[in-house]
Amino acid sequence: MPRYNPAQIEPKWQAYWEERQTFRTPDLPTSKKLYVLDMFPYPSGDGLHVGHPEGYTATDIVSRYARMRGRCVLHPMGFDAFGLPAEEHAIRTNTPPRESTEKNIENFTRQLKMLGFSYDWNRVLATTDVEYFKWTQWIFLVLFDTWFDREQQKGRPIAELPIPEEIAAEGEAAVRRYQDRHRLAYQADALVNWCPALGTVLANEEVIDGKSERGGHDVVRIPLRQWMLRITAYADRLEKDLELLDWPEGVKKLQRDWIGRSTGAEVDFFLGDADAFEAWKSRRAETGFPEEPGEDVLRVYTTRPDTLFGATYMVIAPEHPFVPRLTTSEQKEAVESYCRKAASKSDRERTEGSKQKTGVFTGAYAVNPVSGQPIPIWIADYVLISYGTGAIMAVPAHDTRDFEFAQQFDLPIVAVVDPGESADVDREAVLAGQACFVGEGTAIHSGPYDGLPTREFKERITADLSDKGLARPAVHYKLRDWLFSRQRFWGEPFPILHELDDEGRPTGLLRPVPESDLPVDLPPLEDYKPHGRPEPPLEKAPESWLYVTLDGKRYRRETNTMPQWAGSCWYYLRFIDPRNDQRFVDAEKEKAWMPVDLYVGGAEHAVLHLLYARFWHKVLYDRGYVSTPEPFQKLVNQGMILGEMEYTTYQTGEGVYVSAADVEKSPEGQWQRRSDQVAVTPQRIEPDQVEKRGDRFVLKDHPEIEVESRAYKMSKSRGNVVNPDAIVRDYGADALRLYEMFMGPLEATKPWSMAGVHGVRNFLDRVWRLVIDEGAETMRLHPSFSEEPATDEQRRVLHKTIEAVTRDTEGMRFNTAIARMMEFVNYFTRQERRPREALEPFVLLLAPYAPHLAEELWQQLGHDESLSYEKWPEADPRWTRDETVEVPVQVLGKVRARVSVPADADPAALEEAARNEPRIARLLEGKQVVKVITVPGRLVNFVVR
RNA sequence: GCGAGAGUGGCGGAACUGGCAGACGCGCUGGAUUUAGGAUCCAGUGGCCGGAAGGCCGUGGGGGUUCGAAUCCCCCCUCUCGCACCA
Repeated sequence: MPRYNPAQIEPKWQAYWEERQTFRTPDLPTSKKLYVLDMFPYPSGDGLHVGHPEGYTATDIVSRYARMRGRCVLHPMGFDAFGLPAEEHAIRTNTPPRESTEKNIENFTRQLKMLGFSYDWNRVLATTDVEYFKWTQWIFLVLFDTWFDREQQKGRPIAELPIPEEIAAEGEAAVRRYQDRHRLAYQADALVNWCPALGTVLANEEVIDGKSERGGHDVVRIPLRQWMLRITAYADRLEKDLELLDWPEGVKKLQRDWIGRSTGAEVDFFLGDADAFEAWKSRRAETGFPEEPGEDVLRVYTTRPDTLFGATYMVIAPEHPFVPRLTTSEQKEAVESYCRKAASKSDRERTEGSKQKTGVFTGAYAVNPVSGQPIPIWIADYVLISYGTGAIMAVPAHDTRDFEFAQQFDLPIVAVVDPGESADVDREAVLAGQACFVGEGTAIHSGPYDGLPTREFKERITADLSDKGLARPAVHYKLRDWLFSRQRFWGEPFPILHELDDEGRPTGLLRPVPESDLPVDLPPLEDYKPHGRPEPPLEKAPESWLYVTLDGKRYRRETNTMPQWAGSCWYYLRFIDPRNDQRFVDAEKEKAWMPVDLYVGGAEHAVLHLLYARFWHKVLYDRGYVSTPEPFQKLVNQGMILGEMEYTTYQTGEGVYVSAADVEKSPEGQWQRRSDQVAVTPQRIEPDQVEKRGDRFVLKDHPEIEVESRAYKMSKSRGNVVNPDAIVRDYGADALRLYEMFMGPLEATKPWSMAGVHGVRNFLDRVWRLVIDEGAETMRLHPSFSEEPATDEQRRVLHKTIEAVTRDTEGMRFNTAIARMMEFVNYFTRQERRPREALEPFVLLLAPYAPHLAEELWQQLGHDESLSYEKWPEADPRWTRDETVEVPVQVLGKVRARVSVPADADPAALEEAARNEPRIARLLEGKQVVKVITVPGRLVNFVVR
């Protein structure tokens, strides 16, 4: 009984591909290249999730299709294997994280191979491979060796950094410190997010609402010496070059917003007596606007220099260095208490009561440079130390935040922009200082600038104040420098040495580990437990690792490690030349394969991973190590796969049903009845207890009770996780692949459905029976199989299928491509004669989607080579066009009949045929035909009166 | 609050450039076959009225443009995902 048995044929073909190295890619492309890349997975202990094979199947189809079209395809896979879970496991079990990591990689590899992806497994790599992170460290040293030349907008070797004379005069140590301050990789005392529970510092991006993204633990802010990467230097190019990319607009916009470029002006406000103001001004007129603000001014950044005349007070961040100096003795206590509170508050708490602004007066005043008026300086946490200059001029009439603050503390509000008459602005209230207007308008109360429109005003005043040395045009970014060190064990060690003096104390001077000494491997540790202090676990490393002597000098190794992002910043380059021990990638191979033509992965990496990788790539580009300005030409985000659809009812403690529409979440996160806040419990019910009434679902037994119906994200806690191993066991890998592609568009979020898996498995069974005689004792072709030529009708079906499947595969519309193949099978299953001429091309069309089944059928059809490099079938236009078409005939836009006409019938013939159709003739009788619309091959429409 | 995306049968989803709404799959109904099957094959399946022929309604809601709108424009509603005082 030769039934379709994926459990048998799938391992068979996987072994075949592996033994014959079917998907081994040459070092250099032998025909037009195509680089198809998946976002490589983190090998967690849970194994593959059904979300992984979604993107992986899509790229596999593209790769297999491209090979059959004669392209030379690079399609690799690897593992992003550094990271917290492995380290936490190490701490729990006191085993080296490498052990569990390697076990997980093995499991992932098994699962990936079981799905039949056509990766070149010779190129597999893990970011934790010592031979891999050797080059991650090497790239770090490139960053360390690079400074950013603003004039050329380009990263250059640190040796080319011009040294100011006064620095050079101070000697070599001063020069080295000066260079260190300009490197793309530099150290800084940063206010960091220290997470005591995880025992590490987290990047801003890893802190969500004041809690750690992983685990949801509390995070506090403490200052600590950190490695930073100067990604802000590249902000402009990272933004501009998005234009070059074939990426979803949404992702580009996310990146643009993240970079957050804004233009405006930096303005200095004089700190001192109003009498000294004029003297200061004339000094400034001579010296111009200084690079660094002195102690006698408060420098602010504003995007609305046109509202300077309306600046009635100033605000500085609680962390601003001027706080102690500006605070008067009367205000000292209040200020100190306020700043203490602000420091202890997480970002979450700061933003929580965002309606309620808090702040405290310093007691000091600054002089408004345009009006000469003294205005008070306040401290408030709505001003962030990390953006702009950490200080603002407050214009309450034209900035919502300033307006709220001014109302809270009764500060003057002076309107300086007349919004004009408009339906949605209360002009009177704005002019009276009772409402806030943030739009553009016409200047008022602005001295010589009165009457200017906002835009012109901005330019004029910026230029005027620049001439007087009071301001300068400025560009700022929301993007911050990248906090690049972690206080963890399981990451790449920094290849950096700290120089020690004779007493063994650090001198503050740095030295990169010589390239010949790379890699710096991780030392073995006695235990992996965090010691609860913010210092890294590598502090516990053996002295033999920790201390190094080079050229007679003693050094201590850097003990921070790199964040997980590091390894994924350049893996796409290493895949091109994974075993090279001389270079991170061979230049010729890099040039031949880059850029990545198609990159598919989850939308969760839309900003960080992609931005970081682009940044590294640009540095490598500037330094001449790679040939393209951007790494990933085309990007596609696969949508999330949700769990199976769930129906939920809510009941009170007494068992009374509550309609889903009447249920809300309490502030504490509990479900409750909206009307009286009585607690209710959600309960999942079976679909057969539910029916549809109108546009909602209700309980069959209680139709007045509305049921909630939706699909949830898969999670262990909800228990709706689908395991790919189980699907492959029960339905086969081809069924899993096909189902994930058939669910809907690749980019869409879609719910899982076991019934749907069953459906595609059914299709694969039908494909099998189309070719194979299932009823026979031994394996043989179906009795309907024929060597005779196909009929004209069969050819039309075949060639239309080829045309549609080709078009849809090209456009990555895999769901509709599969639908077309199903139609083919439905048609040919009904055929008494199934000619080879039709079956063979069909098997080739199916091959990228269900490669195991296709290979098996191909073999049964008498071929002894894999079909992986067979020529993709071509649609013959003679058979894709019908000779006659059925065209709908409308009267007043409603379809009333259909007529069969030659496909190339001209409008007159079409109209003629339509008028002759008996039903239409009857409808037109006695009516006046005002107009006839004919679209050849599509329709006829009579407009009658 | 701001931004992006999406609302089409019982369900997942199709529909080229404005031109037959519901391809394909699931489910359901009926039939054939079978010792039996949750297997296979065939047919039907948006709603309402009707015996039928046929008619009317129908792509979240309301308006508009057009001979013709799921598709274009305006207003509103709902859901999902981002962002969260960035001066």
